[in-house]
Amino acid sequence: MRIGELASASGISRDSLRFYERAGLLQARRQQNGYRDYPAEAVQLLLYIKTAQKLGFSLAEIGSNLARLRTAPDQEAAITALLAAKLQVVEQRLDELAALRNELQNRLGQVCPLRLQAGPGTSPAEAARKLSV
Amino acid sequence: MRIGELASASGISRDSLRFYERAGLLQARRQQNGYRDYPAEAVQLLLYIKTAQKLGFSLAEIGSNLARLRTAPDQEAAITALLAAKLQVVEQRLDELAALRNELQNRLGQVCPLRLQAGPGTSPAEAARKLSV
DNA sequence: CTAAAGCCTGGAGTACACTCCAAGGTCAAG
DNA sequence: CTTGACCTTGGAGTGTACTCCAGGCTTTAG
Repeated sequence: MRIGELASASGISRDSLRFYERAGLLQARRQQNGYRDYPAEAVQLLLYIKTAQKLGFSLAEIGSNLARLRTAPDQEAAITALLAAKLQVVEQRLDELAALRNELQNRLGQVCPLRLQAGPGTSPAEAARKLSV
Repeated sequence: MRIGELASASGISRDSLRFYERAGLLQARRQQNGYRDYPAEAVQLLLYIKTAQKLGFSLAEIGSNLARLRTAPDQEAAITALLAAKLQVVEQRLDELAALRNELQNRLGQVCPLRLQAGPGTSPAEAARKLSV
C-alpha cells in the first residue's frame, strides 16, 4: 500500500503521514524505488491514532503508548491498562464538562439570567463578571 | 491595579496579560509613567476568559464574544445568547465523550477485553486494531 | 515518447498561545 | 545615590500539529 492509497483510505493527508513517520508513530517499509509501503493494518492504526487524538492525547503520548504496547511482555494486559487509563481521562473530562453544563443551565434557568444582578449602565467588565462560570 | 498585581490576583503571567492586550481581549488605562492601570473587575474578566478557554474557545472567539457583548443593544439578551451557545458546545462534547466512554467500558467489561480476538504472535498493528475505539 | 500523476527529500511557513529576552525607564527604601 | 523591584517596548523563540513548496525521480496511460 502506497502513501496515497493510505491517505485516502484513512482520511489523513500524505503530508501528515510523513509527519507521523518522523514523529515515530508510523513505520513504513520501502519498495525498491524508495516509495513507502504500508501494510493494510496501517489503516486501523491510524484510526486508533485519530481516536486517541480526539481523546486529547498528544502525538507524543500516542507514540509512547504504541511503543510500550510493542514491547509489553503481556500485550493484552498492556492494552487493558491503556483502555483503563483512557477511560479515566474520559471520565474526568466528563465530570468537568458536566459541572460547567450545570452552571450554564442554572444561569439560563432563571427567567432572565441576569435580572437579579443587572443594573443600569452595566459595564463590559461587569457583564463579563456575570458570565464567569 | 498594576500588571504585577493583576497577574498574581488572576494567576495569569504578566507576559500573557500583555499578549491578551495585543489580542484585543483586555484593555488597560495608563498611568502618567506609562504603566498599565487595570480596574479591579479585570480579575473577573480574566476568570471569564479562563473559563471560556477551558470550554475550548480560542482567544479570537473570546475576543469577538466580548466585543459583541460590548456593543449589544440588549446586553442581557446577548449574555443569554452566549450562555446558550456555550451550553450547546458543552453538551455536544459531553455526548461525544459519553460515546467514547461507553466504548471503552464495553471493551473493559469483558473478562479479558481481547480474548475473543487475540491469537498467538499478535502484531503491534493488530493490537492497535483492537484498541481502535 | 510524452504527459500526467504519484512519489521522494529537505526545508520553510502557518496558527495558536504563550514565553523569554534585551535595553531601558520608574520608584521606594536604606 | 544606589540598589532592587517593577514597569515599558519590540522582537525572537517554543511546542504542537500540521501544510506547502521546490526540485527531482518513477510510474502509468495514451
